[in-house]
Amino acid sequence: MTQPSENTSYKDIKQTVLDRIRSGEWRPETLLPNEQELAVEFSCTRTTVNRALRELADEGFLERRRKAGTRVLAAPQRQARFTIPLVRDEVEALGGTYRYALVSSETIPAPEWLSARLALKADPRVLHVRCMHYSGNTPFQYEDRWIVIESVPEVEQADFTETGPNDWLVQTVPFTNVELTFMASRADSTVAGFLDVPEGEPVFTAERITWLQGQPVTFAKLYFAAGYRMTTQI
Amino acid sequence: MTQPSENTSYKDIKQTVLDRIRSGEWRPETLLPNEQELAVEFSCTRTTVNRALRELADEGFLERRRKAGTRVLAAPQRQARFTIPLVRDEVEALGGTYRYALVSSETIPAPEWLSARLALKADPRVLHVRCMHYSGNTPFQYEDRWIVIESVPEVEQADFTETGPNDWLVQTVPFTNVELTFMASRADSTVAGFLDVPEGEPVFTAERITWLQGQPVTFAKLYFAAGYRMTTQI
DNA sequence: AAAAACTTAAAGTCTACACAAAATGGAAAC
DNA sequence: GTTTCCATTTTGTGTAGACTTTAAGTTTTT
Repeated sequence: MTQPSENTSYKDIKQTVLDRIRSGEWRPETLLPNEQELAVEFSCTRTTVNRALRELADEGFLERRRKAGTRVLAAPQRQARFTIPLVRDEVEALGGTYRYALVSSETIPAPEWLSARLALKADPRVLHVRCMHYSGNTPFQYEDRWIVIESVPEVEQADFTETGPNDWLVQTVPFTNVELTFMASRADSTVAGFLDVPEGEPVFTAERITWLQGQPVTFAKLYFAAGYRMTTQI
Repeated sequence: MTQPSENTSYKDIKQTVLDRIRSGEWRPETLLPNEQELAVEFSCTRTTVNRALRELADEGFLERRRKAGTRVLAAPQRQARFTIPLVRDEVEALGGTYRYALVSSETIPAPEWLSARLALKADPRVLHVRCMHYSGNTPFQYEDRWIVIESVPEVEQADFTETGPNDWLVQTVPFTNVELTFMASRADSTVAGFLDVPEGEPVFTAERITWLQGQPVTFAKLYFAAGYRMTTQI
């Protein structure tokens, strides 16, 4: 239907392919022409077509299999990308003034549930840090964090009175694997107190487990202020 | 430090670069050698190095600027990718048997809040559909959805007694833009009834607004069963 | 100084071609 | 009929080289 005529760049091809999917010309399950044919149609090399289709597949629009070809995916395979911001950036992006406060910091043996959760052998010592993040004078996030001392020995010398453990970890531990979980939880008396909401209030909560090369580094539970919404465009 | 010697593939290069970031050899802010130099080091072409670094930049590890070069990003820029599954797939992945039930379906003028939310002009008619998704006999998700009839006229003929509106929309509307929001909300009496939880219980909730070429198509509010957790690895 | 103009380094993209790897669909063997 | 095997198609990835675009730095001009 559409006559592309002079589209050379891989971006043009991506756009045209997306347009054809949008317009319904290529519906889900449709098998696309192969790269060679598209290269002729767009008068460019197969390399360029390949890049366009590869990226569209990465973005979840197409499915590609050798020999089987490229087909349009039914929409729901699509992925949401959330950028996980630093609390400070998030507060400032919302127009607030970021403020940090340490609540407590103590070294303890890892509680049983934590050992289970992080698959810790024996019960190593952990640093339990609790702190608050404010937007102006409004509570924004209550952070309850455990750091495995064995994995980051330097943490015993760290000072969390001025900057939060997350900032410190980001600086100190260069690269990590992360498991991130979101849920709705009920504010217990502690959380309710810190976030200044009634006890029992629903609280958007994130759990974040971080590993460094397979070694568990830290478990953080982040309780967001009432009304927090996490939004993304797909 | 590391001597790669025979790494030709772009995947090997990605891996090596990640290893160097992990090991701390290349810390945040470090300027990497330019593509030409890396090509020599890895004894491959610049094209291959380019692909490796480009992908690492896409994935949020590196920042690239023409003339300025490539540098390691401080960790937190990283992105979480969630694959948003169809309810049925999600239930089945958890080992349950998916069951669907229509609760109600009626055509009404768009309520004020919905018009505002979707930026609807005038107050067009909308189809208000409520339905339940079960895992076996356990409530899994309560769905409260509004579909703008003007945008998808065929919806008036659709039958939602057997399959849910989401399945129907995915089949019918080929391509969409989506805004997805997650939050913790409090179960009101309706939601509590359907999900079989006490009133006031925290409920993990998603709002999903879908557009087709700028035209609002549907607003869905999805209430998940108690204890629902959304998890991803980064 | 400050602003404008120029140079040039680095990434961005394309061409053209080659060979590799996967997996489908059919042919052959059972 | 069923299974095994194989040819062929299609995507995946690499090489080599060219030209383009951006923007950092430098120099020149105001």
